[in-house]
Amino acid sequence: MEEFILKIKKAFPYLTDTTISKLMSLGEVQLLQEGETFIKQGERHNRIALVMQGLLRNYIMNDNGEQITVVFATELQSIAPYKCLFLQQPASETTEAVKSSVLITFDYPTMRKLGEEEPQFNKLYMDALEKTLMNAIERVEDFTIAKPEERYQRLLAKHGYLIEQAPLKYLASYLGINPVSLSRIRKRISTGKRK
Amino acid sequence: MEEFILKIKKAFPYLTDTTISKLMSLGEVQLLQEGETFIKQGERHNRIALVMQGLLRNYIMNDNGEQITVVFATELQSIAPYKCLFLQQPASETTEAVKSSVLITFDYPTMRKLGEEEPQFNKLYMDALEKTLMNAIERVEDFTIAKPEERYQRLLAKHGYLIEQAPLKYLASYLGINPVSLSRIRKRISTGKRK
DNA sequence: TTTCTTAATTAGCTTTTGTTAAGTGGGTTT
DNA sequence: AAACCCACTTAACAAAAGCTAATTAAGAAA
Repeated sequence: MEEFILKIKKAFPYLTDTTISKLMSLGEVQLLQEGETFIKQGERHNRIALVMQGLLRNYIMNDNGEQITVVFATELQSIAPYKCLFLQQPASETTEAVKSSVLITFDYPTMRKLGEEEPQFNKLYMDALEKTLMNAIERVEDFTIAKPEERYQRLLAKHGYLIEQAPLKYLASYLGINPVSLSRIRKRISTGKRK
Repeated sequence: MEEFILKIKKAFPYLTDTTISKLMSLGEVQLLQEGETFIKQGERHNRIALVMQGLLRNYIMNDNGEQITVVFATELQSIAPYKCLFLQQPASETTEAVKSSVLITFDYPTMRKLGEEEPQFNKLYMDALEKTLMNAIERVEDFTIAKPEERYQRLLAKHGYLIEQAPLKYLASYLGINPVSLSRIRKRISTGKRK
C-alpha cells in the first residue's frame, strides 16, 4: 500500500498528502489474476481503474467473434469502459488482465462530483484523461502513417515491454493485422530482411 | 454571434447565461478561408478551438513529406494541437480549414486556471475532452476491426458529410490507405461489387 | 479560348496481407 | 510417457493494397 502511494505521488506530484489519503479511502484495490476481467462487455459499470502493477487490455469482438485488443494499459495508466462511463451505455469492451495485476478503482460519478469541491481531484482526472487521449491519438497516427510492418517496428521501439509480455495474437489484433501476418513480419525482420 | 451562443447552449445545456457570456468574452472568434491554418507544425501554441461552422483537419507529415490527415473536426467539435498543449512542445501537426470555417478559440492555461473557480468551465472542458477521447477510441477501433474497404463503408455510414466535403486524398490518408487504393475501393463499391 | 495545374481515375505490375491448412514445440493433464 | 491443448510458425494460394505512370476531368490563370 505504501508502495502504491509512492508511485502515485511520483506520477502526480501536485497531490498533497491529505488529498492522497482521501483518494485512497475512495479507491478500491483490486487484484486480478491472468485472464480475469475487470469489466465484461455488456455490463453496466461506472468505475475507472488506475493500474498499479501488471498489464491489462481492452478488447472488443469483431464480426467473426474474434477478440480484438484495442488498448493495453500498464503501470500508472488508467483504463475504463469510456463510452460506458460517458454515455451510460452497457460496455462494448471487456477489460482483462494479460498478466496478474493490481488496480485501484474509483467510482466515476463520485470522482466527478468531488472534483467540484476538490480542485486536485479534477486536476488528477483531467491529467489522466489528457494522457489517455494522447495515447489514443498517437495510436491513430501510427495507423495512418505506418504500414503493418512499420507499426510493429514502432511498437517494438516505443513499447518493447509489450512484445515481451503479451502473446502474439493480442499484439496482432492490436496492430490491426492477423496473427499469421505478424509471424511473417517477425521473420522478415529477424532474418536478414527483405525477400 | 447570437447564433453561436445558441449552438453552444444547445450542445452544453448546463452552462448558465452568465457563464456563457464569460466564456464568450474569453474566446476569440476566428475566420479561416479554405486552406488557411489555425496552427502550423513546429509552432508553439496554447489555444484550443471550438468549431462553430465549417470543417477542419489536423495533418502530420509522413517520412515522404506527404500530408496525413489524422482527424477531421466539424461543428461543435474541438480541435487543438493536444500534445503541444499538454506537454508544452512545438506542435507536431498542422490544423487547416478544409473549407471556410469559423472557430472560437480559447487560451488553454487560462481555461484550466479559471476552471478551478468556475466548476462549469471545468465541466465544459472535461466534456469536450471526453468527447474527443471517444472519437479517438472509435477511430482506433475502426482500424483494428475493419479492413480498408470496410473502413470506408463505415465512414460513409457514420460521417457521410465528410465524403461529400473532403477531397479524396484527405480521406485516403485518414483511412490509412493511399489515394489510388481508395479510388479503386470506390469503384468496387459502385460497380456491382466483387471482382 | 487556350494553357496550366491539380485531383481523380485507370491500368499494369509488385509486394504485402488474408486465408486455410498443415506442421512444430511447450506445457498440462491423465 | 502418452495424449492433449494451445500458441506460434510455415507453406501455398487468393485477394488486396502499394507503386509508377498514363489518362481524364475540372478549375484557375493567362
